[in-house]
Amino acid sequence: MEGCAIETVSETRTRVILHLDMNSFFASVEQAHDPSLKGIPMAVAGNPKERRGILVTCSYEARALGIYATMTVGEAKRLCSNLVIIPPDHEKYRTASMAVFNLLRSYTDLVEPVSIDEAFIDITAIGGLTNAVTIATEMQQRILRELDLPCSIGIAPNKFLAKTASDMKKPMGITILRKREVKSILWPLPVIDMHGIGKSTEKKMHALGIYTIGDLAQKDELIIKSSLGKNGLQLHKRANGNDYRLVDPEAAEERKSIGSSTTLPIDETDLDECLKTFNWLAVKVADRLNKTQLAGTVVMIQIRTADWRNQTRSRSTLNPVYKENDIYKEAVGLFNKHWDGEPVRLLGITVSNVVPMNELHEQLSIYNFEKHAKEEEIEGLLSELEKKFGPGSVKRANK
DNA sequence: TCTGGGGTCCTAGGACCC
DNA sequence: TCTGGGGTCCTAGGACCC
Repeated sequence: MEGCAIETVSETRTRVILHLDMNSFFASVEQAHDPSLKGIPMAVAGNPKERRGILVTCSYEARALGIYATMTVGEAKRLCSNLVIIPPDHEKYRTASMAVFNLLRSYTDLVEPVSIDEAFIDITAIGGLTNAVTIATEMQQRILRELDLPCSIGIAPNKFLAKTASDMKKPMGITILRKREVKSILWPLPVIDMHGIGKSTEKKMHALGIYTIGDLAQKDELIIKSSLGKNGLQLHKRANGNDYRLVDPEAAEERKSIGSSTTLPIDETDLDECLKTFNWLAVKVADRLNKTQLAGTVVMIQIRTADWRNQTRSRSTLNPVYKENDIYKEAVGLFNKHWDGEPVRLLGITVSNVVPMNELHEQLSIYNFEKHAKEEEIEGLLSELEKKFGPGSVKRANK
């Protein structure tokens, strides 16, 4: 969200923002690690036999043949029978990503990673507009030389325009987008080309008679607000080239949730198979919570049915959870309560509302200790009663 | 185009409290 | 008393992005 205080502060001065976007990142990292993959059609993709057969990304040589990300492996192979498929290795990509961000930080601290392969950099203080192209070119060349990875860079007075600019020339592009060019360059484009507008918003905009970015920019704000809410107003501002968000190096630091999901080999109706899946999903999530030293107070499951409907069910827990067993129990509890036996395509577990473990460890252990002691005490009383009145005489409430 | 897996943010209704 | 209004938390779903 764009806080008002932030907007007024940044409005007082024109900034120079870069947006750096790595080109077909996963594929490029694979090519950097194995030069024999260079210059050929190749793609990073899951295993088609496990129903995960879509391309995550592909090389420019593959794109030249009409192949693109999200295409199924089967279809891609039909277009190019000798397409080389590499399974994804996220650890490798994270390492490469960190190397890129570290290189950027050698220029300034004002580096904000947006995703694994994207960052904003505020270079106002280290060169401004006059040196922007020189700085961007040097960054791009160094990333290519030192890390063997291609990228595109956009240069603009704000984040939205920088992001738009970096998209305009790929691979290895450097594009400047000035505010005064918004009318001539952005306005003729269809609204769907705007970052933040997808199929659904496009449809709503068409209903309002908005087809181009220019239409959006010139539309009455009240009409936009009534149909598209807060989000619509923000898009309206950006269509006019206005965006006062600051580059915030800490923005991506705090993760809100950690989750894992998987598409099952077949549309599943067997409870045991679902439980088995939840078990290893819980193991995966617990493992990642442990690695990042996080714990969360909301456990959410996702059920995607065979007809592609998505359901989520969640529950807040008394204490932050991070152990495999606790996560599994919550997830299965939710599943048992809500699953009606419909064939299941995908299952997922997400733990959210996460906080660093060291921030809660003491109160957590004291809290748990007290809760545990209380439960022990109650259980003790109940089993005494049971002894007195015989087995089955005491009914315990479901938790 | 028969469609993976990781996320974030926003909205909206209901419960509950003051 | 049959009737207010504000605030916050919880849950579910949707839109979007990489």
